[in-house]
Amino acid sequence: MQKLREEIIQTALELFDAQGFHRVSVNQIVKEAGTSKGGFYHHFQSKDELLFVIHDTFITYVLKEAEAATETHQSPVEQIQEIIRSFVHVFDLYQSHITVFYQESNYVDETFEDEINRKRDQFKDKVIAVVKRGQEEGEFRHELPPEITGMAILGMVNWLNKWYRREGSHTIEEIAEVFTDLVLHFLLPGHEGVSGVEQRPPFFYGEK
Amino acid sequence: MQKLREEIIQTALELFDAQGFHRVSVNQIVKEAGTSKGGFYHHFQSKDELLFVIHDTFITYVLKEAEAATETHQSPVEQIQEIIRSFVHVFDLYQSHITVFYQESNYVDETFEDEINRKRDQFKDKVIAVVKRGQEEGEFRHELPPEITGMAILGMVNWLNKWYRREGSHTIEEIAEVFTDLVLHFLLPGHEGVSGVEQRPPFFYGEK
DNA sequence: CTATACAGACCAACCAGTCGGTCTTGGGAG
DNA sequence: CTCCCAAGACCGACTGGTTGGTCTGTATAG
Repeated sequence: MQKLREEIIQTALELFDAQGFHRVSVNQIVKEAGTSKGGFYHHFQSKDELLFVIHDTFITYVLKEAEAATETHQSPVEQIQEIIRSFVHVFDLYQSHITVFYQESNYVDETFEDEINRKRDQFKDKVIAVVKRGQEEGEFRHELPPEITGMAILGMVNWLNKWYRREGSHTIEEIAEVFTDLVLHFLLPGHEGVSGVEQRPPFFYGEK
Repeated sequence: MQKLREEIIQTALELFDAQGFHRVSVNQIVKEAGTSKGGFYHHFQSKDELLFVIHDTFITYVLKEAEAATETHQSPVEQIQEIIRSFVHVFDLYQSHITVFYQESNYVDETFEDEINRKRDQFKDKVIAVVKRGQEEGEFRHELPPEITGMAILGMVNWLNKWYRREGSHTIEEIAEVFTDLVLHFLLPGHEGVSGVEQRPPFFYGEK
């Protein structure tokens, strides 16, 4: 029976979301979930494993979405649009997971750390790869360093977890629209004028 | 004498940075700092107050920098450039403060919460205000919602705390350059072509 | 009948904070 | 310049409470 397991995860999610992992005790969780210490430790090795499971469900989902986005779309422009769109929407779907994920990721036990980091890096690399490919195919501005640009995109979206609230004055769709607009504005060359000749000489960041 | 107080803060900073606030005990701090419980509680009301002090030093500095930036520069373009530049550099100067700030901000005691949030909001509002003013003066694209745009900028920079390392392959100056470039690219209108007539009809996000 | 699912009393470890006491310092009286 | 003493600086053994986790035992399903 996996029913209690799910119940525990849901309860823990709500409690962690509201009070933070460290302020919630196992006793609190089992009481709220209507079970006991025995029930808890029958399904989880430790409180740390529970934290890991929460992290893993979330990051696995995000990664799968990103993979789907790059498979169903061909051009880098469409791919980055779709990645941002689906990623932004995650912040509406997985509110509690997100809070816990961003708040407590540094406290994930060493035992599980690697798996989480692996998936997180895969996601990061995917974004950077799309930027790179866009540059190679001549669609994106070639003078941008892909890593910094990729991390800028990730930061922009990731930061949502600090300010986006479902009851807030901006819908998730609106935010997704603006974000893709912003990103495409700095990725696509837009200053070449009519002649096709660049108004500024090619410029590479970090030149000495 | 404030020497021990400073010593405690520095030691705590290093320990919190490496292990996280919740994994470091007061005993560890005082042992490492070469003092005692008595010494600690002579200078701080509680472990929570120490966390507050760390937060406050950092956010106060950032806020002061942003205020200086808007005072010494006139045009919104220069202001946003300077805010980003100085803010990005903070991530090089205050590494440990930053880690602790972003990792543990949710655990700051209620007593001190308000003060931190007040300053954090002031900073946020300052960025949004610059965007708004830039739009009013006709320099920035008027179809962007200032809040979302401002938060995008903040997220981009704030996310640095997750990936920027002094030993990394990008210098802080390079990152600052790229970030200001990205931001100006999505803030400034760049698609009007030569005639001055917009190629796309004006478009407002969130239109029903 | 047996293996899985769950119950809950129990424990050892730890931790933030206290408190009575000692040391140091600096300034005023002689 | 010296003595004194008070107040601030610091010490460290101690405590009350909490926490994650264990263990023995029971119920239930197949």
